[in-house]
Amino acid sequence: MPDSHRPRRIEDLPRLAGATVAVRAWVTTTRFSGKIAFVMLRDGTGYVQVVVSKKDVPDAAWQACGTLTQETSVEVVGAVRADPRAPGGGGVELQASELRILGPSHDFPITPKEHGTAFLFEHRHLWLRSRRQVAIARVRHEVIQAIRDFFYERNFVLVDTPILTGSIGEHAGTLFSTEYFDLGKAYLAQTGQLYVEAAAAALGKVYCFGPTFRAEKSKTRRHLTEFWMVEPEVAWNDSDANMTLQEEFVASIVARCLERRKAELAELERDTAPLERVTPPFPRVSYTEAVERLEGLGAEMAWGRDLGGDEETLLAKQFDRPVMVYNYPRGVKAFYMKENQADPRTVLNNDMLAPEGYGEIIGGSQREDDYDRLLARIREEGLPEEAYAWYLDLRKYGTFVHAGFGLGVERTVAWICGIPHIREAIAFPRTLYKLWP
RNA sequence: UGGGGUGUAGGUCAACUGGCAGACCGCCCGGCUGUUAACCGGGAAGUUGGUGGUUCGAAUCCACCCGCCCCAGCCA
Repeated sequence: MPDSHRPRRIEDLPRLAGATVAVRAWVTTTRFSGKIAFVMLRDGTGYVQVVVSKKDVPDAAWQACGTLTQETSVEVVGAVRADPRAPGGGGVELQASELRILGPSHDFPITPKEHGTAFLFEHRHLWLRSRRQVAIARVRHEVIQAIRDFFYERNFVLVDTPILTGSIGEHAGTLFSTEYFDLGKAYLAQTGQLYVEAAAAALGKVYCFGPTFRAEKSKTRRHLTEFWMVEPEVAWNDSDANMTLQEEFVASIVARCLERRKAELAELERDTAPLERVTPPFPRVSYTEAVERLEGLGAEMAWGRDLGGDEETLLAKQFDRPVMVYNYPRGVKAFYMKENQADPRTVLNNDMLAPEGYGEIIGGSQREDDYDRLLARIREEGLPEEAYAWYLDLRKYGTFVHAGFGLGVERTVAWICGIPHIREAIAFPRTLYKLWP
């Protein structure tokens, strides 16, 4: 095969105008007009229209062209030509000189018209090929790369925490379990936080990033049973420094997507104006202030109760960028959060609420670093003391002020993309009723 | 774990008070040398989620079962 016929990616075609190239790709749509055919191709890197004129191609190629259906895979050889009539991006199209079917495709289930979400998720493995899903996947990829770059540039060390574990993060009722040889039950991790605290004493600034599992029977647009979470943990950071890290972190992720995924956000018809405003500092509201504000807005509040979804949305609507709510009542938060010396009814934690009704994307806190107080909290919650022996050790051998948080990747992607349901933010979502494909 | 919905052609949906199973899109065949959700002509396509019941007659009414969706709670 001559060099000019080396297969090219569609994304490279705009700068190859005038050249003759080969492209391997999938057919999305075809239109015929007698002796001329228009075939739209996609290869994951972009879209290009192929123009096939009967007089310009061998008979076999013209006949093959007549049998093209949605998602047929083909190899096309043709001249790259700039043409104002070319649809899609790039401004170029291919004038075919040869066309060959590589893999036929009959009755592709997902047609260019309307479908319900149930049907689409039954065919998730094929739905991934659609323009919209490709755009979401690329934004997700950018979010993840932005996360890794943010921590790399700040000299954080990535520490991978175990997915199978014998100890327990928060509430035993929400864990998936499996048999683990002769050692009894193992649990799928629902957080890497406890481990990353140990690593912070070794490395100073660390984070873990992996899948996490919650056996909650949640059925909302904001929940998955398996999702990805990034959890930084920093030695010597207090709750205040923790919040500053969070706002810089989230702002950098959003800025990165705006800078490098404009085309994808446009494909998703995302209004980017609200995203442009996501710059530090973010508003910070104490839980107690939040309760007062919500009462002023007509909500029925009682100090000591957690904020519900509606209340979070109502509160988030008061601001034009993510808002951080800090120092919640002790009773509604986890045992490892540090008691607030200034008001012992509360703990030194915070949530970050995304704008536009997307809700909680971050939960974080300063950790209890006092051995006796942590032990008392473990007992108070009725947790198995022996399972937390190693965790208590961290307070026994040179205890240290430290804080960290967890950011939900799918919630963040859903917010940045402006998609209504979190399950589109991951290739193969796992929910209460969806274990396949 | 509660509350509310929904299930009819491959898809999205219609079908009056219980009275012949329909439309559009897609698909298949034919036509058209610049289509952009193309257009024009023709065609195929159904155990109305399942089981039982009421009735002369059930997509429609009743009971049970199954699948799915939305909301709340839990949280990222």
